[in-house]
Amino acid sequence: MTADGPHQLTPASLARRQGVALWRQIQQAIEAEIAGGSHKPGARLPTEAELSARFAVNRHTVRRAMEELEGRGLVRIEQGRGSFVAEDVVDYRLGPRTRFSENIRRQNREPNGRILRVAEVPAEAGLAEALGIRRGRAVILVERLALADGRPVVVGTHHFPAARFGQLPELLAQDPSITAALAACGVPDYRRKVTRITARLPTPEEAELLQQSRSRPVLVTEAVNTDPAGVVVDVTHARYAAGRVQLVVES
Amino acid sequence: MTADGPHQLTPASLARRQGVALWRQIQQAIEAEIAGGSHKPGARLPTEAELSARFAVNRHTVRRAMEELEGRGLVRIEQGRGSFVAEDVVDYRLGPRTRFSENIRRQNREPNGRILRVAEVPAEAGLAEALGIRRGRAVILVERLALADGRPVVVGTHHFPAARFGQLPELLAQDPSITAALAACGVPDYRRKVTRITARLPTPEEAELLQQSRSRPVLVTEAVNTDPAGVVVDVTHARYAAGRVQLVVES
DNA sequence: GAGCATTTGTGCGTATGTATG
DNA sequence: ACATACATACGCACAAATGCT
Repeated sequence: MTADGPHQLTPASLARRQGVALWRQIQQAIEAEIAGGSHKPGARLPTEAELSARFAVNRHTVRRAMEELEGRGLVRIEQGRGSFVAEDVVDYRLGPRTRFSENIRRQNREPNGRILRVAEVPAEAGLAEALGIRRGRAVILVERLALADGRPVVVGTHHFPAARFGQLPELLAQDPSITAALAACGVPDYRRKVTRITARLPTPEEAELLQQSRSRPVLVTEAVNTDPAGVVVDVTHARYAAGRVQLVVES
Repeated sequence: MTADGPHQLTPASLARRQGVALWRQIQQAIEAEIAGGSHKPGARLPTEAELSARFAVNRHTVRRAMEELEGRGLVRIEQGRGSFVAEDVVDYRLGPRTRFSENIRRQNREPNGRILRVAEVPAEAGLAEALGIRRGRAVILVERLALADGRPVVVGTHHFPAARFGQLPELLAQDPSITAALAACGVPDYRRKVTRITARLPTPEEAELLQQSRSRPVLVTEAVNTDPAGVVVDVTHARYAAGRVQLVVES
């Protein structure tokens, strides 16, 4: 038994045929090693082949364990590169005056935005009601990817009534800040009324945009913003990379 | 080609070797059928064997697709029984006066609680700081499963300073309501200060308690409650079944 | 309760595709 | 071009949970 590396904490001691799946025992072993500091945040983990040799199981079995760890947010798997221990998360404050840039700068990180898509579409039933317009009326749809220190944090889809915000597309083409564009449309301030929060696994597009694994959940929020007079300005559907943000609600 | 059931919408037309994984094409096909109403909420889906025959792929490939759908919250898979289309969700309001029972009753559902564990443990660093006590001081730990209409919704782990709430264990043994027990300890009212929200896949224990699949995310909240004088009453760590609740924040 | 069929869960072996460096 | 490492897919076998007889 000669130690040939730093990963020989448990050479091979799985309980077979005892009610606990092998992949789960492996997942627990690796999880314990991460928690115990054997693998530091950002560090590269052994390859699947190495792990399957170490635990004396098929590579599929190791993969099942790694997928679980990835979904739980402990590791990040990258095709062709390897698997890595997960790193830190950013706090994202939800409140009546939620603004992405302020929020990120408060964390001493550099905010950044990229408009992915701008389109004019007819309002379907639910959206029309939320916006207080008639069904089928034109809506400006803006899809935007927001980043902190260059890393994607959230994809937001905004819906503005076209009647009032028809100039938005041109404004956003010049400056990707939504707050600035709204100000130019005569809405210098707005407040968030309600936010609904759920979680689910991402669609492939979301995973791609957020540069996040498909097995890592996204936090999904549905929010309604109003102007000072109480008139609905927009309805936003945002998807946050759960591995990189933590939503903070203050009462 | 004789139709022998209601599931022959796409007999077998997958694009092999074209960049899109087979399991993903299958997932999309089933997702479209659910969205289109071919499979109604709660209805049983074809078995894996049937689907693998229909799409002319291996059962593993179908399973991969179904796991994705389960994680996305569209279906629910039960060993030995089959797979089912997912059903409705409950709104759960987060605010300064968050109370589980009120919250659930507002939705015309019957709230219910079950104390899983009560213990006295020493406070580790982070917890001690949040509670405003010294590290190592005794803390009453209460773990509780809360249900709506008999279905598990959230597992909460509460931490109270033992010095002030030493009688909690006995009180909870009689009535599982935490609000009532606190009132008996001289805290008739309390408010939630901050709530941190994240999402991740559940641990096996959480999945078991919430009667939820391991591939369905849980919404995780960390909250701090204070009494009217501003003194911290407890720190709560709650895990919500993302498939059954939606958190609602009002500003 | 025992026995059995059905259905999902786990695991192996193998082969090939695709991204990275 | 090449080696490495993760991703997809097939086929087989058996385990475990469920429901029915």
